[in-house]
Amino acid sequence: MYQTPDILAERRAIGIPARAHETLFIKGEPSSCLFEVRRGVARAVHYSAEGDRQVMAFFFPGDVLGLPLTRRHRYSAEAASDMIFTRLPSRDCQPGNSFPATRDTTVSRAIWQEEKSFMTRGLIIGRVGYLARVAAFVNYVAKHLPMTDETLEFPIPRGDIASYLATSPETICRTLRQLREMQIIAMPRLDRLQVKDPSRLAQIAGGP
Amino acid sequence: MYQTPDILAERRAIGIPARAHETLFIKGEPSSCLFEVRRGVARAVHYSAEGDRQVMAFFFPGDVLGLPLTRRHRYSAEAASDMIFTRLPSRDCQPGNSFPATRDTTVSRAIWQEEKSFMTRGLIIGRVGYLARVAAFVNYVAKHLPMTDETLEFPIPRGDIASYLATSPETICRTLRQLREMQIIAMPRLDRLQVKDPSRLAQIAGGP
DNA sequence: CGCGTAGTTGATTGGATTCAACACGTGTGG
DNA sequence: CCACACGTGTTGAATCCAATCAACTACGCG
Repeated sequence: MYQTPDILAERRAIGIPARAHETLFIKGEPSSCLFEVRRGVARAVHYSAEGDRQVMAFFFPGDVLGLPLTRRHRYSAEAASDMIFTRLPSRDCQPGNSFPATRDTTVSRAIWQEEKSFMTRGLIIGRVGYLARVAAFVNYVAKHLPMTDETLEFPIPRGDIASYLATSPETICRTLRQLREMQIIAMPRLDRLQVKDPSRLAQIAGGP
Repeated sequence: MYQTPDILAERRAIGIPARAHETLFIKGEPSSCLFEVRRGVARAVHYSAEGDRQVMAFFFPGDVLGLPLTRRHRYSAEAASDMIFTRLPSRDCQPGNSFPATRDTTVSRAIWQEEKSFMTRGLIIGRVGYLARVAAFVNYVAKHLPMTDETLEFPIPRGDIASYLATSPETICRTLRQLREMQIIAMPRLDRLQVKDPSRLAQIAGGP
């Protein structure tokens, strides 16, 4: 539907809503604008020829995705939960960012953030044992999720976690239960998370 | 030892040799120059607090690593095999590369290449079953390794492959043998690789 | 020739996958 | 308001696959 520029500007300010499962952009599309997550969680996904799906990364409030390093998007992005995001025209990348200015400018930090999101997945599934993987995952997302009343908003479906960690939803469920029984985390609701014992969590997670 | 500028210039032209295991740069160091692989294979590694090591990515001839998106290196890099590389001062990034010129310039392609190397690991270990993972790995490296006499140079130690694929060296060995027995690959020597049946290899690898 | 490292192979054990059934919440229609 | 279906999440039980430990081989180097 048609939107006047004024409404677009307002939406950019207040944010555009998206329902879970909604597509933000598709791999191969010309990348005309960036996306910044305001609320909720977005996911980068990869579809194989056989239709298998892999969740490659999650993006949290404050993260930027869809950076135009190439003319076309290099992965597809969808809303993992209900979310609010903003679009930024690509040219907003430009102001005052000549390259080796690439050091610590906003844009280079956004690029680095995006790259780090993908690196992190490798580091997390690189661990042995699913307790360690899930612990590392919880430890990771806990640092990026918004908190309300001592509790983290944790709107990521189990299936997405499973795909991200290269396991089955059953294993995710069991392992989360295990962490609950160990009193390391608590989940007052399906989409709420409390880290009770950060140091033990980090210890089980092992790595960095 | 001290090097005159002339020798440095020459080395940049002809390439600097490094033995397997040699460190190229260390995570946290100020990143003063980039590295371009000429021959051999480099690896990005991550060391955890407990001393566990993970190979996060491989870099092949033509790849550039150590891009200065931040002031300091974001991972450590080592020679996975004997190799030849060149150093490029960071300011070589500069010429004519203002940012959204980031689209398809040499530098942005290098950044994208580096990011892709890390994404690829996630996609490969995201598969289920070690036959699929190893097949995907072989399929991946085969596209990047130099060929001599119909045969690919494959100088990557088994331990590195194991760490990259989040498995044990034993499993790598067994799975490679399996691929050999299926007539999909051949390995005339430990460090040589022939892909006999690319289509079946891709089929077993599953995804893209 | 002995030593050390990297690679290979075998046998056992443990842990993850799989399949099936069940629980729960939501939305729809009677 | 209840009945029902559907999607998502959870639990249980059997199977199978990969990790582990150990022994053995191959190779390079002093």
